[in-house]
Amino acid sequence: MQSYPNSSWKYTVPKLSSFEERQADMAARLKAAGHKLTPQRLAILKVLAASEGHPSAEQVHARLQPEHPSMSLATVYKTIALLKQAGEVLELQFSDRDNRYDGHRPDPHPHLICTACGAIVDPDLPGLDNLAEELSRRTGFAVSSHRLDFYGLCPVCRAKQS
Amino acid sequence: MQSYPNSSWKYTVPKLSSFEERQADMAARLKAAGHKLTPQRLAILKVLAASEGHPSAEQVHARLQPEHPSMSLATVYKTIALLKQAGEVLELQFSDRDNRYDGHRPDPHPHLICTACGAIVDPDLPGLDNLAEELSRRTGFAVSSHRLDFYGLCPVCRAKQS
DNA sequence: CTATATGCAAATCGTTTGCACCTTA
DNA sequence: TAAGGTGCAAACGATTTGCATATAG
Repeated sequence: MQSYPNSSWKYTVPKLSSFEERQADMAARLKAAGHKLTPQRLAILKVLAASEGHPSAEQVHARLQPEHPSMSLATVYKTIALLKQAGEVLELQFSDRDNRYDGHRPDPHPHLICTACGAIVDPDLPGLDNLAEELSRRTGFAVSSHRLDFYGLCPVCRAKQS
Repeated sequence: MQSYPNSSWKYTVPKLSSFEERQADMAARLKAAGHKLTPQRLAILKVLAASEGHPSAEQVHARLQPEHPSMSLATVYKTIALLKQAGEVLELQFSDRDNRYDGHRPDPHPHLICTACGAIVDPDLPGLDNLAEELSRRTGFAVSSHRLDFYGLCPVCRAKQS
């Protein structure tokens, strides 16, 4: 459960594994794929497992500065690349700003994106996978994933505007 | 109407204005916004009005080489920027490849994207705007647009794989 | 004529890569 | 100790920008 300041809006995320469980899962997956578990990687996994605010690579890096002052941004990108290969992180690509990452829910799911402040949240909106199946049947495409973003002003930025 | 080679798949796009009408609309919009209608711009509008294959800026440029050998890629980007401002072109952003543009249907609508060859088509899939409205009501976001992409292998690339 | 557009080349910026030095297992 | 990881700096590539010249209205 999570809520916006200055707003009565609340939304729930489906009951999923805890952050700790997610981090452990991701670590196990990397190890299984033959990768080493360094302190840097574990720290990056921890941030991505929480994915609070759907951070960019730079935000992950910034968040770890206190604990790991010498960690380089390249290491963050390299770790994210491994996780992408393993299907353990969802990447939201943008061409006009940093990509954003969700390691807590790596399966495709809808996002609400504030066009003013860049906030990204997970709304509760079930029943989309059916759409993908239907499309596969109708079009001959072998649909394997999807992306659904809604763009608009979040309650906070809405208030600021008026 | 349009179809893939080596495939019985067909899809239809909603009945819309013809390419010529779209081009004229876009030109009128630019003029109304105080911009000049140069031969380069008109040529770019023509390609975007058709939007066959949802071209990238580079593809638009390449397609116009024969007629306008001296046209620069920067001019294509600048014209697209004007059209984006005017809401006359839909931009599909990607961070790992060129952005793609649709000037024929500038309103948000679903896309089917082949992860192998990059083909982009418009499937017929009505009833999504309701979703956006519902989300607005539920979340407090002022949802103004959306993006829905389905990723998979198109029939042609599917055949090549097996 | 004058504001605006074009074309070129340089700048931007997120991301990736090469490589010498470290670390995990 | 060997395979793989880290950090740095340079390279990349799509897009944007500055500016001198050209052109639409």
